[in-house]
Amino acid sequence: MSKALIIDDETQMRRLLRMVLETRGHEVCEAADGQLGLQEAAFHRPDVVLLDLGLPGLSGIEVLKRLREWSDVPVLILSVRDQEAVKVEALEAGADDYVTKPFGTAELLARLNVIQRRRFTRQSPQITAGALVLDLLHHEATLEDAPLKLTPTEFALIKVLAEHAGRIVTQNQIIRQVWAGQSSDASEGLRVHINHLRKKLGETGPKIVNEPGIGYRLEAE
Amino acid sequence: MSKALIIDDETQMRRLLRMVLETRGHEVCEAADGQLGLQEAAFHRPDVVLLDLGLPGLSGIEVLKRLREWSDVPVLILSVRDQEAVKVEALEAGADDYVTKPFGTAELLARLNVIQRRRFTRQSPQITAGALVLDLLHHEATLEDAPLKLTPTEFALIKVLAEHAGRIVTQNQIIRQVWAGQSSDASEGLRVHINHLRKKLGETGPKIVNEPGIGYRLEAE
DNA sequence: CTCTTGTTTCACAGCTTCTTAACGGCCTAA
DNA sequence: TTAGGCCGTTAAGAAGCTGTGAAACAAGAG
Repeated sequence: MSKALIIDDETQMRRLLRMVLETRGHEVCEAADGQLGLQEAAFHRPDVVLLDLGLPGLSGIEVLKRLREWSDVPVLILSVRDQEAVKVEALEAGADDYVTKPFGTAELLARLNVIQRRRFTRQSPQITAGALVLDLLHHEATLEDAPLKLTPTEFALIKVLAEHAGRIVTQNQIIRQVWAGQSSDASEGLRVHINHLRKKLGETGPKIVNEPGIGYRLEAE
Repeated sequence: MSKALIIDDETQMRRLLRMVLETRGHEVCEAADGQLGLQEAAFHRPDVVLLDLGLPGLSGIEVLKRLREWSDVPVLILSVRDQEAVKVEALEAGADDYVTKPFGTAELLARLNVIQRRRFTRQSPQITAGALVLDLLHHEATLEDAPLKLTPTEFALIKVLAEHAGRIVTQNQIIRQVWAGQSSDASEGLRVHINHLRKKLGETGPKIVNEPGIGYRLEAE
């Protein structure tokens, strides 16, 4: 469940927002001024922040800037009226979007969807096979969220298998992709690397099953 | 007004993109292949580039690489589905983000916003990794609040590592960011600078760990 | 010019990873 | 049963990569 943080000094507005957000399935926490808001953000690590610009004490802009020093959490600005200058300032300071009070709940939800999805989809390319996740950009593998250390060859190998998870991959296909451009006869070494991989994947990971005479298949649940 | 450059061989796609971008207030120029795209980029100096990966002639990757030799303009990749490997290659070559065809205009605009704003506002003035603090504004580093003297190359290097603290950074990624635009083979010198950094970070600082055959990872507690 | 500072190159030891080879088990077909 | 193919496993040498020190090289300041 995702957490939302509301930073607004009006009790009524906080109540309204809380209602809307809880209906949407968010866990909600509130703060009545900027200082408290930053503390809450640091403590609760929300997945989205709704920030009123017209705060007593620390201004909304100031809160946003300080927040952005250490966090990339999506921030939706709530501004009172069409104050173009302030809105621009907020967007430049790293806000993700804004709504102008008064607003409809439909609009609010729509914008929340957009900014949250944006963050969500900005992940690096990944391949998933059961409990195993391959991060292709960072060359990292995790098994049940625990880092798994793979050598370059092993990574390339499991990548080919995971790309076609559930289907047979021919030995030739594997060799072509893992040992691309190399002339050595790798069909011998393939067995060894498969063996290493199976050991590292252990019981919890997806199973590499052999299809005699043809190739291998990665079996995820 | 910001200028956008579209590099795509499909007329229809160019037309769609132009419409979207002009609605957003961009000045738009187009190119139907990579060679033309590079010329347009050099001539018009766009503020954002939309680059199709599947180009005739010069591949999209190739275009990106050549572009990155002299320009830091934000590049959004347009790729068709199921080209994970190519996407990774593109991101490693310096692309800022990608969208997979077919895509919604909302998503496209969202990503454009992100990558364009990131150039200006994304960088926080400080990066911290354990006891190490990098002040990007003043180009100063402190270790346990004590000033740490770093050469420019060392600073750039630790910055790249610290920005992705805890994650692997490929040797290519490092070299591209630290020795941007230089042709010399820096893969030799990288080892030396890593060595220097490790000495300066000593026992108290974050550890730079090597992932053999892949790259390095900064380990903060 | 000389000195200083920073960068790159080189060589080599030590370590990790890859390849190769060997062997035994399982299955199938004769 | 026996022979032959294919696979899993292990071990050891080969190949490649990394850490380190020193020296050459480049650039700027005094």
